[in-house]
Amino acid sequence: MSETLLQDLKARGLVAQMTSEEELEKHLSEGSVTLYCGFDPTADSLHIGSLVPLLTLKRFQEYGHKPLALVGGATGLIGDPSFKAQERKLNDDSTVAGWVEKLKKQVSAFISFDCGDNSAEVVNNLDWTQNVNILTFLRDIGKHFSVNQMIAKESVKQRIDREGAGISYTEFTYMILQSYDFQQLNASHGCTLQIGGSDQWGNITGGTELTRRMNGNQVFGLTLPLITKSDGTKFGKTESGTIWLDAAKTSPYAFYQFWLQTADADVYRFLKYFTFLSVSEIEQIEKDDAERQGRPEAQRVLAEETTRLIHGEEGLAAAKRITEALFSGDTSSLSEQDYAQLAQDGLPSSVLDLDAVADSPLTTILSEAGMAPGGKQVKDALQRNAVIVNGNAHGMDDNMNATGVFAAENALFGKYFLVKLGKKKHHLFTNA
RNA sequence: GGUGAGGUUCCCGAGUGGCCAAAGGGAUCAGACUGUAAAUCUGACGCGUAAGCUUCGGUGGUUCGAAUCCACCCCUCACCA
Repeated sequence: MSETLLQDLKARGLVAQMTSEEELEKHLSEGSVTLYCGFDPTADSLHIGSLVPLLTLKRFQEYGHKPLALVGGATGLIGDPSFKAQERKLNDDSTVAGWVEKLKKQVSAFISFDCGDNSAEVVNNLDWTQNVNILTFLRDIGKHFSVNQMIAKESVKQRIDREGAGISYTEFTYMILQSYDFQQLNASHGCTLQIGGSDQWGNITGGTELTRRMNGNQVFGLTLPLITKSDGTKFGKTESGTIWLDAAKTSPYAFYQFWLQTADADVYRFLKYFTFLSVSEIEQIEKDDAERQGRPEAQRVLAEETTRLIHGEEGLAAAKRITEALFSGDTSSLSEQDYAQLAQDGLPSSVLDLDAVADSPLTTILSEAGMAPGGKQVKDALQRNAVIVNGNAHGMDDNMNATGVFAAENALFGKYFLVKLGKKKHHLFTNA
């Protein structure tokens, strides 16, 4: 590769801030660097908000550097106050410990543990913090921090300056804990670089300073940009909630659909952030899309690349199979086996016991199946004839007619009902 | 410990005795238009097919009637000590 890693990252727009660019560039060129990025357990799975840092670790590894994925068994117990408007509730330690185990597995999927000298490692900061004595902490670590500097950090400013906000000592200490992580990893693993989201800048620089003071070593920090959408809404959320990396929480199909629905204004930027396609390849795609009128290819490429990264070839194949079937408009081409496969591939599905629900209105049946959060929305769709069962549109008239709608003679292959609510929500009912 | 400000439906935020299931904005959902896009327009947005039912930190109370008044409690925040 003629281009350096930093040049590539910058071309992708993946660098928000870094400590002394020239020195970091030089440091990275001098051989394999050990770097780390922390992931705090705040839920039982990572979501796509963590994707950029994870992929960046992988990018570093591809350039021969050694990534450490740090799972915040300790910091997760405290809660990062950075740019958070208010104090957060503490999670109890057994919960956090359970999440730590899940996150370990997830982060492991991205980086290689079997590539020689720069094989990745997963570390847990609970290992080096849980037995630190409070007096040791205050005298050996705390002494290096100036409260004046800490309160001046942009990341906690709004909590300190703003009326109606506040910050507990617990959360205020978070920065010290994270700084300590960097110092410890520098001592134990020779780690010299920390990466993280741009909200982590304050915590990262805290770590570089602590390492310099305690270990006498110069270490570096680099932050990644916050992913924004052109329409100003929050990235990574949809009507059905957060997009998780765990296939059990967000199916490969739903994941694929999420990316497919990326706005034009964002898609080329996202290709640079979330795929390993080279910048020039991405520019070519953009050019081709511009020349060809109509639907751009970029969304499809983005969805394929990301789904493959997270869920593998199989997950991608499943996602595409469902997408083909549902959006081609031609479900008649599907065989009986195809229907059985759809449910397995992650198309939302459920078993319908017509005897049990014969008296229920469709609003109840469909909302309980998870097609809509409440009956009201099903009702709204019914009033607009936007509920399609095996190709037949239904309106309010059929609301109390579950028996007729789901009559055995209408079932495909004697047992399948493919229900479509609106343009994008599909659900497969199987006759009991 | 003292003083002050607060806790409203997913979020922000109006509402200070009946006209309040509760303004407005955001987010979200559906329809039209489209490219499973954006923008725009329309409708929905506590629960319920409906009749109706349950909400405004909690518990009691005043009242024909309370998100609104009173008492106590819980929680958050700010300032002071």
